[in-house]
Amino acid sequence: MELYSERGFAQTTVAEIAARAGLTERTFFRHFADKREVLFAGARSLQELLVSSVASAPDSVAPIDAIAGALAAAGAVLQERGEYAKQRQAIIAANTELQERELIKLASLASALAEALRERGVKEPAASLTAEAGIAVFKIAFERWAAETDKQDLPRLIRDSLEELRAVTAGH
Amino acid sequence: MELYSERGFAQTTVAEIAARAGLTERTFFRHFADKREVLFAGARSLQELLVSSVASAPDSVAPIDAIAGALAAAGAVLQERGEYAKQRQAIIAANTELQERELIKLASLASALAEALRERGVKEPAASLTAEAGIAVFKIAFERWAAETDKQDLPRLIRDSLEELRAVTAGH
DNA sequence: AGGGCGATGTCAGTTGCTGCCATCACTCAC
DNA sequence: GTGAGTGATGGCAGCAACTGACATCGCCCT
Repeated sequence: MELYSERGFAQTTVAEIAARAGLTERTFFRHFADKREVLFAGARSLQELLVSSVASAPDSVAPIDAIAGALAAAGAVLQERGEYAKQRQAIIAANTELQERELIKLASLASALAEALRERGVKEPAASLTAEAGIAVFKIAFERWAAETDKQDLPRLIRDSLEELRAVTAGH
Repeated sequence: MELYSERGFAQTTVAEIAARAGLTERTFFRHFADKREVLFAGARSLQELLVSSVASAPDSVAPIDAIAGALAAAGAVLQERGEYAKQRQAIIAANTELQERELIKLASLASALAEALRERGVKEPAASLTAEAGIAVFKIAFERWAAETDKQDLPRLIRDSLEELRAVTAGH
């Protein structure tokens, strides 16, 4: 992260990263599948949080609200690491390859959420659509949160965005 | 496409592609930014179709329906090239890097659609949310269409998926 | 003491991609 | 028609991201 922030992702070489960490380039690739993956190491724990949050929601909660609750919980976690999350986002925003990686991580999250919904008995077109819609809401809320300098509440932004989506899909 | 289908994307070298095309490797990279971009050469024209479709919708049409109409039109075009579109999709589905590229192309489409909505006077959280929701609907409809062996109507699938999204966001 | 075992180092090799310069065909003004 | 541009291509050298194979080292366990 230091190197990526200082001179940019593309201008940072794996050899430099390894050197600063006191390791070999070869060792770097044993810990991270590729150069980008460094910034997404925490994705798995976030996914587990989301999935378990959906799974533990009461049966009475509608699918979309189970997703919204999980996303709000994840948002709260990200907000705690506010400084780090925003710096990370700035790095990603500055590089196309990193954006690609982030998008596929989000798609993977959507798949996991859809699977969690299926285990709640949600049928198939609905499960994927709900999950994808949730991720879309999260993306936009997170963008706004990361862009704003004043401290907005991320879970609140997420819930507001979902309301906006409801209004918008209803045909306005 | 021939080479990617025969031996897979990762196992195909740019030198091989260039050789089959009767060109030099160097020349290949003058036509395509990288090895993946070959499969996404048509993305620009699709984006233009979508944007102009949204722009030309009557003012009385709700934003979400303008998006849905554009997506259905794009779906009709893809359906004409059914054979090609499905083969292409199979190649992409078999390789992670290609999925990343596809996702960022879809994100770019969403941005363009959001911009088109803004020009119709839609305000900002709504424009992006509508566009992203539309892309989500399109993604899922297209997946189903490409997976099914029997001939389903893609524009129809898109509209049905939107209805499903409406039901699902409403809280069911 | 010795025998696994996991993490690391070393090295060579492939491949994607880029910069630089030369060549060649083609056009267009003069 | 001649020469100056212009655009597409080839050739070449080089960097950096990865990968595979093998050696080494520290550590635990018997």
